[in-house]
Amino acid sequence: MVTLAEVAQHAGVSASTVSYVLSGKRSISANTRQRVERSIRELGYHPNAGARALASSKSNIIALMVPLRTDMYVPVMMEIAIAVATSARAHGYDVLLLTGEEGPDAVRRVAGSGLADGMILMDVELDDERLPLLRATDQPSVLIGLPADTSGLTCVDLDFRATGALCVEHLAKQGHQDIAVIGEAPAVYERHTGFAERTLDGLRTRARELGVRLLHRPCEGGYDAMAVTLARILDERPGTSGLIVQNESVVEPLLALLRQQGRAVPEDVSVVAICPDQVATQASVRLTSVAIPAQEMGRRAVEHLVAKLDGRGSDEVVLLAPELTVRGSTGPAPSRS
Amino acid sequence: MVTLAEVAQHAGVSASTVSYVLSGKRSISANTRQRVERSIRELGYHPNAGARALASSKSNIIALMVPLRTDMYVPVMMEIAIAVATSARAHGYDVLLLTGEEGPDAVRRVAGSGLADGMILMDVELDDERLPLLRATDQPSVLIGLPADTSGLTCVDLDFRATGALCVEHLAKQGHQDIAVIGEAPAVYERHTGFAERTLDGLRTRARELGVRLLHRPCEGGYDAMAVTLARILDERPGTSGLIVQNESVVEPLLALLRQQGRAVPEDVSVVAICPDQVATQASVRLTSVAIPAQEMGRRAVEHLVAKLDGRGSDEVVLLAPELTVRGSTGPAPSRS
DNA sequence: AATCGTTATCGAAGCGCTTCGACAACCTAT
DNA sequence: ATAGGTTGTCGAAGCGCTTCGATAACGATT
Repeated sequence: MVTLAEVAQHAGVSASTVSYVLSGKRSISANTRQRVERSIRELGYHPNAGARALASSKSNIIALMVPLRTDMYVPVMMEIAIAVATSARAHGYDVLLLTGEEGPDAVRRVAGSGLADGMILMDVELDDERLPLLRATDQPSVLIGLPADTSGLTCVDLDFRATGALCVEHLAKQGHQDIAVIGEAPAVYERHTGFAERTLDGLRTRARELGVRLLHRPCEGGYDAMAVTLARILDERPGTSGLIVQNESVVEPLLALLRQQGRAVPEDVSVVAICPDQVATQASVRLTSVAIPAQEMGRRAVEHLVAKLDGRGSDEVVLLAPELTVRGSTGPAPSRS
Repeated sequence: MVTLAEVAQHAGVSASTVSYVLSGKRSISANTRQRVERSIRELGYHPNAGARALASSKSNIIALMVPLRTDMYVPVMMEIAIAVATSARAHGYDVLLLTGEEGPDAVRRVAGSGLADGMILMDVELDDERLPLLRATDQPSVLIGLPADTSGLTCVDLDFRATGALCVEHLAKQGHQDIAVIGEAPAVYERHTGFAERTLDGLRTRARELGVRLLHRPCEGGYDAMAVTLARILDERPGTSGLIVQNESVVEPLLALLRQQGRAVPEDVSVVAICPDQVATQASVRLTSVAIPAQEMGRRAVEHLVAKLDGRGSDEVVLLAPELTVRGSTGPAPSRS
């Protein structure tokens, strides 16, 4: 393994000079710089990460805590994770992957050992047990998701309240009076995951304001659960003409069921999905949808964290504005007979 | 930040003694050990990762390279990644998440900087450009997937050849004579991803041996692509009564299309899927399937890597035996009229 | 009583890097 | 010409840990 000292010797300069060439923290003559850079290339030098971390008390690593649970829509998680890894690299950081498994201890371990300079937490719950620790250790961090109390924290998330409102608005504008919401699995609500509750809040508030009737039903993933849920909805509110789906794993089953029952989309029923664009465009009907901007969320989280690590940036709640894309699954409400 | 020296002072021993308590590399009297452990607890000491890595030239980190591409089925990737992270922790390692983006350079960087002690590569292509480097740097590593030349490498993968054979066998045994394979997206084959080609090989070989006709068609994800592909298949081989699907994103569209065309599963058409169990059980028809053992693959990869890092273990190709679970989507071939 | 082997502990060196202060060498202004 | 500033380089200290002798204390062995 090539060391700084070897590079220095090869280039005929002192070790500190090489270090300054690398970091750019002091001015170096063009001549020297070139000699050093040449030696680095010729010897194939890579700074030793451990030594660097020890001397500078900076690891250049960002920890990313992903949930262990898989009742969430996994591709979104993955997309965020990859976006985080990619943007982190662009800022000179590597990413350490932590699973929720360790729970709050992971925060303690990472903060205590200097393994990472900061952390990004995904799938934050309203009353997340990791938050007190985060505040106590004042570990630089960014949350993806919104807890109940955001004081002293930086959070990035889609504005789910606005998302809910947007969906209702779109349907109401088309004349739909009876709207049903097919939500996440009951467990998601029971766990008080912020995004689900905020969506619901946005949906209900706007529905009340616009005077449309709204029925919300959680739904497990899979075809059978969807069949049961849909039957219940149509039983309870036969006049339902607008559906809002916030559970990706149920989108295709829903469309299949509607087709099977002879309900045409969008002639008889309009469907709005809250899901990644890929799901919306690949479904058997092009779905009008509000996208979940996974990449954007990952990128923004990294940017805010890096800003904090650089001493810039402050606590802040960043809510990304939802965008509704009209595709083929929504249209005017059928005239009541 | 608490240091070893502070713990030593607090416990009234030397720094090296504390170190030996931590590592267990020399015998320590019960009395001293307890005093030290108590001090560690009271002070909330966490060894500094950088210093440890520098002194011991071991980072206790495993690098995991995940593909950047997302034309593969993402949940499987995620499941493997999480399994890797979880088992790594169980062995005292953390996981560094690298995206394919950097390509071969990542191997050089990680090997050169001592950032990680070893690496796990996912989504290995038949002629992967990272392999020469891996061999050259003799970086301890494990591949998930099988390249063309496995000499000097440790690989873990599902035995896709056997998987293909198993699917054909199952259908042939039920009397199906004309079988069609709905494969991954064309890009996957063009990239010479090992698993796709090996599956195909297994399918074809066994089909020849059993004397059944086999038609293979790649298929992009999504409903429309599936519709086109299915139409072509039925046009070319109207007698097709068995379908084998190796592209998870097309499973539900396929079932919807069959339903729509009045072809009953499994009465008219039998369907075997190669997919995670979750997909098979959540589909609108319980699918007979060969599972992709994502967790198992991640776990085994870590175990082999850790064995290598401990100086045990050797180069080896581990092929996990496929298991076919019969559910409701396969049955006897309809009698030819 | 002298010797040997254990067992438990300590001190010091060193891992490869960053960073601070020092110091030449040079370039301005007076 | 001289004081004062820049600019470019070096040496040394030190980051927190591991690890290698060395040593002291103590039984067990002759």
